[in-house]
Amino acid sequence: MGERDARRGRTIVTLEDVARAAGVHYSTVPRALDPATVRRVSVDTRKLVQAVAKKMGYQPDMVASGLKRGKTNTVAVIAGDLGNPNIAPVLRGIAIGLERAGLMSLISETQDDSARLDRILEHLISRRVDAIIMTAARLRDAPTLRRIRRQGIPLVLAVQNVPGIRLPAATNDDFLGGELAAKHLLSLGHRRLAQLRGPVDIDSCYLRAQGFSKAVAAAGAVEVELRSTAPSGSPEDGHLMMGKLLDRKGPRPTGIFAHHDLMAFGALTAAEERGLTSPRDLSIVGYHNLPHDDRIVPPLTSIRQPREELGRTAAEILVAMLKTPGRPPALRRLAPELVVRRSTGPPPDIR
Amino acid sequence: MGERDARRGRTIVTLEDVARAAGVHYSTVPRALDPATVRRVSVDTRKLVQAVAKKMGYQPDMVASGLKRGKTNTVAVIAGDLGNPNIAPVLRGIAIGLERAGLMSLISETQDDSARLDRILEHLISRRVDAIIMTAARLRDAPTLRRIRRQGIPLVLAVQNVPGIRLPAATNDDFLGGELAAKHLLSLGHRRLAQLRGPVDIDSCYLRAQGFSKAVAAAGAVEVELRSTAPSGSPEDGHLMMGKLLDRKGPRPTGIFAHHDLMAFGALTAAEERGLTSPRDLSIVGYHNLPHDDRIVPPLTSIRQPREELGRTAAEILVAMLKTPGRPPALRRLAPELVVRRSTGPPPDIR
DNA sequence: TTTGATCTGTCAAACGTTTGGCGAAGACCG
DNA sequence: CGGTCTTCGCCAAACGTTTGACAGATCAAA
Repeated sequence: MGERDARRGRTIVTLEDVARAAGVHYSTVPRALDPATVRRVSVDTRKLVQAVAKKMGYQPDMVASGLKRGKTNTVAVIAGDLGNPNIAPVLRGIAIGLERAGLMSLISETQDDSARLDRILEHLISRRVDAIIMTAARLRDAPTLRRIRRQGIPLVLAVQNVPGIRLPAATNDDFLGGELAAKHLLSLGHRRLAQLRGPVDIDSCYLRAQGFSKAVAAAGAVEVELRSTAPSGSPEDGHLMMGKLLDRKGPRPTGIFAHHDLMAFGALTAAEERGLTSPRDLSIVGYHNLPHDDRIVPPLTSIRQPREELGRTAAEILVAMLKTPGRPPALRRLAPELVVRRSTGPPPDIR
Repeated sequence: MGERDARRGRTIVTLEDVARAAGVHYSTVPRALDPATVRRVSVDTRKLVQAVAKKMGYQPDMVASGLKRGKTNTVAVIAGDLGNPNIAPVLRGIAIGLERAGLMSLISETQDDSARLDRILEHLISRRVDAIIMTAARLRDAPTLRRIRRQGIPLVLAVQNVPGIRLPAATNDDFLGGELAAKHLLSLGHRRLAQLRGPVDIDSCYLRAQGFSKAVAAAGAVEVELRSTAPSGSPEDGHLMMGKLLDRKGPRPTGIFAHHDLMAFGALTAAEERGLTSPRDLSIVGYHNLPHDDRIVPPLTSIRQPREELGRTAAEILVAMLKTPGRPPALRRLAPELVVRRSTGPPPDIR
């Protein structure tokens, strides 16, 4: 039982092995095993074949099947940086959503490197993945995304949308997120607000900024604008930007919205260095609700995205596309939530 | 140029398309493109074919190639939990190491669920991956690992070794790590030490404990033993265990070694709750050097593993196995390093 | 008993690539 | 100029699966 594959010394059981052992023609085997075509074969044969296949440990060769059927039941999931703690739950959600449809996710990491992204895509396409889910796409990736779509490969964005190019996407509602941050600070009584913006080539940050500014303006409060040069969203950025904000002349803002928790961490450090403590002297709201938010001092008020659900939603959109192609691209925005901790409070009294 | 694949509406260029366009036989094309066989074809033809292939955007179909050659140039990388911040650099190291050998890594996540692991493996084998790298294997996975090996699929462990089953592995030298922790505390003057052990079904934790205990005994110091019930390595575990340790009668230990930074975090909280502060009243050493170690109060002394190098090493072992099969399994232990921060210092004076 | 319908199982042709072997053509040598 | 050797393109047979077409058998109805 089982042929010895000379090339790699691996034990492989083929259709023919099973057929021979069961005493049927080899084309009967797949029909007996696939529930969709099982009606073509009599109950007796089916049971026999199934038993023999199981006993011999037959596993259909997806490579051969993929060649014949032109699909591999595999979906490529592309992540920018697996070290980002936000990404794991999203990947998990995607995996769960895909598994329900009998698809498997094949994860790869671009390390936020466009050249690597291109290499990976080439590899994946040549491996004939059925579709691609791209998490954390940057604006600059738009040409690449367009190219994929032109090749006719179903593509869904997760977490980050890329505007201008009409692609199906599952994202967090960042505009709402910005509003939530602003309204929370405003409701505490803050009247001078500012934001530490994230990378400009990320659509989410643009939307957060919009949502925040709009809510501030609607309340008739003041937003202190901060010119910044290409932030990357790191703690160092937050430190630098907060420093600039505090060192400028004029009354300082008391309510800060950082587009990323990591920036908020850096910002807190910058404030401490100037003898200011949170939440007494200033309140700060982060974004992403990182697992460590409640372990720092003070625990950080932040905004939580439904991460696993985002992944699941992206998978669902994709599965629907595969089932009925040619529908208009779905864009689903899931609502984030404010998580209040200790880094926000009423503003200091103005003397 | 390019056939329209009816099944999926995808533009696919085959060997035959290229051959037709270049006016050569279709079997000449792969020879002209593969550097290994390029000598079989004249310079002119080669250049022509290469130019045409490039212009038409020909990408060899790895599925067909895989079927014919019996290998897919793909290595499955299995991770337990992608949310674990330790794992990302390891995966990156693996990817880099594999890429050098022209292999691609296909990452999947078991979510620390044995049933899921089995399902994933079945899928991967049926997809004919060339080899498997398993990170974070548990002792309980031994039967599964044996089964894979029996099937003749090259298998390398990374990060976690599974003793008893002789498999190639790249791990951190945990015994040395335990020693480092002990020697650091001893050199500060601590004479009563204790450890908060990690999960018992992880070999690393066993080795850490051994290394620590041996160094403590060698120095003639006292190790306070702590019975604990199946810890998982979480902050809650650390909190609980530290609580037990501090609430017991008799002189309390002043130097603590937690097998995981997360446990150390919990342990610090437990100490604070009892009015003890670190490093004044007690010193604590963690393990893993998490990115947040220097953001907590006090910044945590910890032990750093060469994570990316671990991944690269695992990939190198695997590549060597694929090149020359049938060699005895390599086991490489990389040395960890002590990172001293603020959570360790001299013990309080004994009154 | 004949006719047609239905059910089972077999056959064979793909899917796109790889690769050993064959033979034609040209190069080189005596 | 004949013989030998090399070079280079072509041929065809796989790899393991899927699947439309078909043939033989069984059965019911007339």
